[in-house]
Amino acid sequence: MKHPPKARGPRPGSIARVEGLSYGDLDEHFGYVLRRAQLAGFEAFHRATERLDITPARYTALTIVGANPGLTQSALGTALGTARSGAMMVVNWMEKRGLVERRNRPDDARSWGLYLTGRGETKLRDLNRRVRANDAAFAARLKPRERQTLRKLLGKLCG
Amino acid sequence: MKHPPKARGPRPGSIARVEGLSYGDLDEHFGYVLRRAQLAGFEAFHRATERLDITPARYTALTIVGANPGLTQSALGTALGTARSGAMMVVNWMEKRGLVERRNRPDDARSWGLYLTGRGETKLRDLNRRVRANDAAFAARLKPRERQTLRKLLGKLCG
DNA sequence: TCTGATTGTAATGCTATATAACAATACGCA
DNA sequence: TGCGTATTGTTATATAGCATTACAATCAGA
Repeated sequence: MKHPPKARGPRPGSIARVEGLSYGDLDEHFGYVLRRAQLAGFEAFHRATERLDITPARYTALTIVGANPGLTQSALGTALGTARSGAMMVVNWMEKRGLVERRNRPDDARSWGLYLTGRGETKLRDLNRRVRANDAAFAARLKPRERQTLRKLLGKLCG
Repeated sequence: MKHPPKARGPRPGSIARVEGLSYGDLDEHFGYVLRRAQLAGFEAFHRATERLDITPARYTALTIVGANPGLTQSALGTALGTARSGAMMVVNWMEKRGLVERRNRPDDARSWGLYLTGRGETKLRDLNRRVRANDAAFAARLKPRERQTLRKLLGKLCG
């Protein structure tokens, strides 16, 4: 599958608006509004995990391995939407810190089975706590009911 | 201001979910859900502008210049959230295609004033049409009322 | 058994960005 | 007025996060 263009991370920008500048009808476009919100989300995540050397992708990887013990690196790659080489780098990172271990698979000698270590589970729980707390702060502008609605609509949007 | 980490484009992944895989409680986190939605938005934008050599950032730049005639490159940079050098490259790109022109400013010889050319305005109108049409397709899963709600909540989220 | 596909890995390349340095110009203050 | 400092556009360089390619080992199917 051909991937969409680039547009990597916090590229199109920080979120802060420039006062006294007109943004045309950018706010009418879903893509733009979603992008802004997502960047705010990245910054929130960054604040929540400061100095922990974690990234959204790493956090996602940790979660998915935790939820699917014995997962293959390739499978992790497709779950993350990256090539196998990318998955390998994340796994290397996690293994180096003792969060994940690669075990041989009895049925297929080509691939590893990925498992969270005890340390990895602890780490994941800690991260979850932080992210959850930060989500609350991040979405503080919304009433509980609105947050629920927002999550529901976003879920519906990308099927 | 220190920028958050990297996390360029389609990092945490394409959108397609892997069947039979558990995603833990990723869906509870705003950051993740927003990211997924935003990636879907990127893909939609990509489809809407296929073969036009446009990117979200370029489209945003074009819009902002159009909405703020005489804008400075630095101002455009901060509006886009990039460094001046980044703004320059976008402007170079736009100028090369005759969409934007740099005019001298009477009050400040250091900076240019950016203006859409006639061609630029036409281009922008065309892009707007495409993006708007595609937004409709993109958000087709939502009822009109829901789209409106979503846009409102997202706007509220990043204030 | 032979052919083709899949897996992890390593080496390399690419792209969009930041960063740093520079010259020209503007601004503030004595 | 003059001088130090800040800002602007520009260029060159660095960097991060990927993809791409190539490879050997292994598996699966005819």
